Amino acid sequence: MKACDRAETGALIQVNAGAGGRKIEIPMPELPDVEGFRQLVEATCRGKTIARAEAPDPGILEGITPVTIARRLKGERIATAARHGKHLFVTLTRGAVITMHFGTNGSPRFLEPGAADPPYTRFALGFTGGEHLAYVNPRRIGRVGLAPSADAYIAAAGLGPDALAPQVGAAFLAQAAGRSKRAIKALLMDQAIIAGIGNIYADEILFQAGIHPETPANALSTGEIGGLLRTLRRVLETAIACGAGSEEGAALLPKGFLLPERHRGRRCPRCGGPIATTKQSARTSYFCPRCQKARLPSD
DNA sequence: TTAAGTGTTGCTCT
DNA sequence: AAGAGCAACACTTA
Repeated sequence: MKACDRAETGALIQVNAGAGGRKIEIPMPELPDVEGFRQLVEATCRGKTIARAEAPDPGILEGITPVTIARRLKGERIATAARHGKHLFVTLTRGAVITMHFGTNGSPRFLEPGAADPPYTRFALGFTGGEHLAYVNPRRIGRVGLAPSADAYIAAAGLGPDALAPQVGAAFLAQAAGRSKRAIKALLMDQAIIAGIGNIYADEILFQAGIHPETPANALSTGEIGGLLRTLRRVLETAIACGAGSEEGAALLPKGFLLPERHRGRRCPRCGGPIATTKQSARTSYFCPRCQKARLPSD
């Protein structure tokens, strides 16, 4: 059975596209989605020369003014697109990088010459051939900036290693978990420890690993840590392979994923029991109380 | 109609 | 001082 032969709706929200009322679907940008964005930008923008850069909403710019970023980018050529956690880096041939974070519902769109920028375009690059790269972000939570290099930005932001980096192994995870009594879900979502996992994929990983989201990190056994790490990699890689973050929006996830059932009143794809929710500071966790048993702190 | 809900980051508070 | 809680944001649903 192929990994993606089940058509299911991925991590999506719907918003009305301006006064026209046309509904558009936007992926929630965690690691797999941003990897999809990276592939899109790499495939469409590589080698193109920037004719102009516009920031109709200066509020999304991180430490730079619209005039300055326009001046710095004009005449630059796109080299590659790189990703670290939920951040996208558009690297330029002279070495600097455009940094992008998509907040809760941003995404990049590539447009052919003559096409209008989509609604909620907060930043746009126009290329010499007339094409555009639009940074679309309805809720305006997200940032675009300019940095000397991706590594410099990552260090300054204090981000941990990318969740799929070789460095994030069982020993790494065991060390991070062993010295913290925080809920394992909070640990997985801490970008300073591991970069790339958000509320939705944290729920998916813990569901597939059979671990309750509120389990204290230091209560996990070595075996559970190993299983959690393997599940983490498999879930993220499967989501990437299934097209998370593609322009079509929906990732076509395999059967058995919690993500499409991540709504009130849905049922567990494994045991058929009701999905439960808990809340910690306005973040909702969806889980199956039968497949993910609660546990008391052990210290 | 009003209030709550959606997720991420960064700030405040303890 | 680690960890919890909330504001910002635009829009939908109850």
